[in-house]
Amino acid sequence: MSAGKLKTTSKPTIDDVAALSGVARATVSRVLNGGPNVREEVRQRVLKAVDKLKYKVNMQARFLAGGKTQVLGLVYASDLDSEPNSFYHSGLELGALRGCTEAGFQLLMHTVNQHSLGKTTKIIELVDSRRCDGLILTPPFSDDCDLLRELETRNCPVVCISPGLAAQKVASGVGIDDEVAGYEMTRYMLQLGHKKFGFIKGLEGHLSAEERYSGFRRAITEAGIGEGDITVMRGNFTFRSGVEMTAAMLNNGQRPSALICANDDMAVGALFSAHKIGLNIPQDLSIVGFDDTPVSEIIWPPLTTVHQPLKTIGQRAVEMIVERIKAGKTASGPLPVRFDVVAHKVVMRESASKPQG
Amino acid sequence: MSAGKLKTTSKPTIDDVAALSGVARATVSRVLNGGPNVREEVRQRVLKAVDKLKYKVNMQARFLAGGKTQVLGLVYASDLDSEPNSFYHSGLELGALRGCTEAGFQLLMHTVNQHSLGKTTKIIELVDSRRCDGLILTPPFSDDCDLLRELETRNCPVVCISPGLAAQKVASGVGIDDEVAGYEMTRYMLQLGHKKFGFIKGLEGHLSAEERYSGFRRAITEAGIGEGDITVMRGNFTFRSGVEMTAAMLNNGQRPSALICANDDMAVGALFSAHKIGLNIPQDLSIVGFDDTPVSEIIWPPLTTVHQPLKTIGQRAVEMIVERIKAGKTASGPLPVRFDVVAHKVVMRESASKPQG
DNA sequence: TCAGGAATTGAGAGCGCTTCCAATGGCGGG
DNA sequence: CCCGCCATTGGAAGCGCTCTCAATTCCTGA
Repeated sequence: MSAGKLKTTSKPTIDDVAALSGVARATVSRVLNGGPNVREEVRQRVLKAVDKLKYKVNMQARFLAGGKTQVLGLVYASDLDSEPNSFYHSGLELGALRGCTEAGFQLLMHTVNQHSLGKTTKIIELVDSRRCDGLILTPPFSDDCDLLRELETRNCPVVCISPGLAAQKVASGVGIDDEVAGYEMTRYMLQLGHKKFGFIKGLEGHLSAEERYSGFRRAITEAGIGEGDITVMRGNFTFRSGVEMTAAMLNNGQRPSALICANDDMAVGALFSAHKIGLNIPQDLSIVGFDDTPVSEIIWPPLTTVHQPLKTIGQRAVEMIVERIKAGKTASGPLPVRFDVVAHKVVMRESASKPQG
Repeated sequence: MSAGKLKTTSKPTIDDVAALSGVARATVSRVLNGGPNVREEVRQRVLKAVDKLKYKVNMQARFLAGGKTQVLGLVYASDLDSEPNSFYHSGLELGALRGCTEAGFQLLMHTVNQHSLGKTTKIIELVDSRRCDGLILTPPFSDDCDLLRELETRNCPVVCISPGLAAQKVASGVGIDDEVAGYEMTRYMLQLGHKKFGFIKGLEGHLSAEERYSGFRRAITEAGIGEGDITVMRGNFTFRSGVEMTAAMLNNGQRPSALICANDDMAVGALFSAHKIGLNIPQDLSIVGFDDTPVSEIIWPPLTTVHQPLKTIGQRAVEMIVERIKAGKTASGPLPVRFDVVAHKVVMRESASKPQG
């Protein structure tokens, strides 16, 4: 030890490694970062010192010096009191986590009460205070064009999960083609022979989910089904709203033979409600949803739904954002905005069948 | 601007604020951190400059200097391929997030493939590389005493979620009293009049879940039920294993009138399996679980189960760890190991009733 | 009016790492 | 044998903030 510093228990620093291996700090840094121009013999010497000291780079310091964090923020809405849409977020999160692991990034979770006043402020602070290099936004934040533009100003790479059409023009995103998904699901029900439909929409403002409804309308119109044969209600994506809207719809005199819900949670609620009043599913009523959350598979009867590959979407989002972060550091300006469509699939299970009679 | 530095587009630093308000950097720091001994007039002047410059503290730098990160790591196991136990983790995460928001911390998610070789290495690297100030461990990591001791060496505050008895001695934790929960649930079934039991255990090594089984045994023994009247199988907490174990158990000649599963996912699987072979639940078979995940409420029939307040547990874990982090910074040595028990509750729904006849 | 102590404020030394730039040493060509 | 060039290596300036310590100012009471 040349530098007569008395080391006690604190963690070894790069200087300790430099001292032990008899080179300058800069050389150790080069070895650590795979830099060029280091003699093999020296490299080995440094590596041995690293090993001996059990030295670990202090990311905190590395990033301060390098101006980055290697952290990605994943933002989702929650009131912190209501139940979250767990499957949806878990799926995305798991995918994002996988992507992060592969790219050497860390994932910082951030929930924002979507009804609070300063909701976007908190998000912006996250990037202003240099806590992450990029942001993944989930609905409904992925539809907030103002927020998106604000983030762009700070040139913070952003990728939106299932943004609506408007947001797709402002920032990059990933998701399925919800309009087509809605269309295909409806076509399927039409083919089964259904003529009277119910549709439970999701929370207003979640644009991508509204697209599902647009697809439904397109198929309905094409099939020449009259306005009198469809009943539309609005829920808020929760199980409870599915229960309530369905109860209301079924008490409403002429009942549909097919009920399409904008997500699985509401479809499960519909199932529950139908069970309560003694309906047999699917004989008396076909019920279908969207998302293919794990519950849809374990519920009885298993739910016919549109599979949305959440994990893939989450992972893809990370890949896109990492790409953007890298591009941002090279001279070649920022990458163009783009939207990646991943494949969805109508999954036929047992909650839908031909209408009775 | 006294310091004739030519500022272009880059973000303002504390020195810019200092210059603009005509005080020293240290004073700005004091104002920012609510330090004492700053004249009100000066404080206002600094605040105005902060506002004018839209200055935001660079956490990166603050933490390098302060030796902390204000980040908590939440570690959970996953193979990244298999479905996660979403409800369980989402609940904990949501609670932890709430706790973090209140305490001014951020939550870093970290999954570790529990079958990989270096599983604990990755966790230790997280703290060695100074990415977080403390760790929240979920099962099965919360039972890994070696890991716990390793972490203690680095004096990294840790709080375990539902650790087993052995781990409770090594590190602090939060959870329900699983043994009592198992006992109470079994007592309830006993009171309903059941005499023949089935029990599906969870993954081996998840000690807290094994405790549920211990409680079951205690109640069974007390009631004088013979060994011949109970059938025990081992699942792995998944829906699928619930389906399979139940199928095996019901095909096995004499069937129990009550089936207790170590978690809800398996209980839902049991429900599914029973439905498949045409059993009426609960008339033909009572099925109960543990956890009270959201599915248990929306499944048909609603599941009788033990409610475990996951969000509370997650939040409590954060509070405990923050307390420990603070204690670590004051002179008064580390806090003693302790285990916080939160209340559970048997939730009676419709999947359990008196045995038929 | 002046000493003594408390309240303020400023200077500057790091935190641990990256990175620019200059210094060193070895080698082929003239 | 000397010059110039390239591969290496070292020195030192930050990154933006916290915090200790000394300097300065402001009030007291005597």
